[in-house]
Amino acid sequence: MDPIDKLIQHLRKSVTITNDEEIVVRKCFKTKVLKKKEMLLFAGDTSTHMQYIAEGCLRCYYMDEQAKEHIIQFGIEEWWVNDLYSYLTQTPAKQFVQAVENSTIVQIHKDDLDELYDKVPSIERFFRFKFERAYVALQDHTINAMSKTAEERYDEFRFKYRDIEQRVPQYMVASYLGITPEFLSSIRKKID
Amino acid sequence: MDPIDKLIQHLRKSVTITNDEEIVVRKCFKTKVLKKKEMLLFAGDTSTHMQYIAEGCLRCYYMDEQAKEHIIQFGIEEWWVNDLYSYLTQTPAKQFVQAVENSTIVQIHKDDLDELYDKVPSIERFFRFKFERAYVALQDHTINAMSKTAEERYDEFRFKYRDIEQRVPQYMVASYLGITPEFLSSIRKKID
DNA sequence: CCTCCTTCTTAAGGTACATTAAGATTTACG
DNA sequence: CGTAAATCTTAATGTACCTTAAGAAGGAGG
Repeated sequence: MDPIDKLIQHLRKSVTITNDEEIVVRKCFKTKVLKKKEMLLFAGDTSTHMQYIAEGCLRCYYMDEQAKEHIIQFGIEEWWVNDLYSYLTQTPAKQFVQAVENSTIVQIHKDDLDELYDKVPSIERFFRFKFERAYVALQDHTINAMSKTAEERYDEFRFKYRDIEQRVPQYMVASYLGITPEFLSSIRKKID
Repeated sequence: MDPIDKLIQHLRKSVTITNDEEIVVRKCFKTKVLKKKEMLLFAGDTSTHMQYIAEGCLRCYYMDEQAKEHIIQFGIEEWWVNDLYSYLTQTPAKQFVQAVENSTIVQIHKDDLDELYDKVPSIERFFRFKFERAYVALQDHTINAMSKTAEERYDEFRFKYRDIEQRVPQYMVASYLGITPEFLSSIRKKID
């Protein structure tokens, strides 16, 4: 299925878009193909686009002072990925965004989106919803990280993101859970 | 200064509001006075209002299975406090919201705000900004919690929220930092 | 089919933080 | 002003998770 058709369908699940508006919206978005391991955003650069995953799997991560990667978010089909922080504040990104599999995304430039907010009010509403839900998901993640043990978090991850677990290497799961691969390995051993 | 005047001034820092719109907006907000320790929201209830702090200090926290409190956010004058999660999803709150000092807040009911989004587009924009920034602040907090030691987080807290540190007891700071009061005490000893 | 590179596991030793318990200090209020 | 409640500190012991290092297993390209 055409990536942009997919996007339009996705938007219409949350808000109403007339056929005239659809034409305006379509013009603003561009398709982009990414190879496995290709970078979509480097830390230090400023994020200029919002992007919707039509196909594939990406990850957002940042590196701490000891050059260790910490994964903040995975994204698969129908998710939006970005360093929202950088995009929203227009400051240099702290995160990298990288394709974990060959992927196809649909992008809109911030300038175009800001104009589109004025032209198509449903789009402003859609992104208000989007940021609300991003907040909710992040808060869930934060509370979990603060109050649960690594084992509990792993159980929950497997329950909630069964489909993602199948598609990414274990050391990335460990990184997302905030533990070392060694410790994840020992948790898995304990569970059997 | 009148709490609602203060709110209008606050809104005008981010968006443009005509005098006609101001009248509509004013009608939707109500002032509420809280005594120290008074609860604004209980976990289990669903959050029905957005609230702006005109005066005072509040905290949002949740309780884990062992009935321990974890503070997620403080709020002082000109901040908005809420269990956004509950408000946005209209599900029972996981957080409590409580006054740390005698406080005055300005509230709007969700039904009124949803109507106001249609009547005054600047308000929809204001809250899009609000949720964007809420996301950004939460992500900052999350990255800090994941990648820094308690001592580093404490230093940063003192630097960033000097005014809050003066106004809340130390065990609440510990709770916000995700450590025990005993451990915070030992950090403070080390610093002198 | 072999080799290299990526990923996963095991185990020993270490550290940041929690827990418990007690006492010291400050604050609130009758 | 005095007493109780709230808050802060000290110190001993305990544990979840990290670090390092090595080797095993799996996968992909030549």
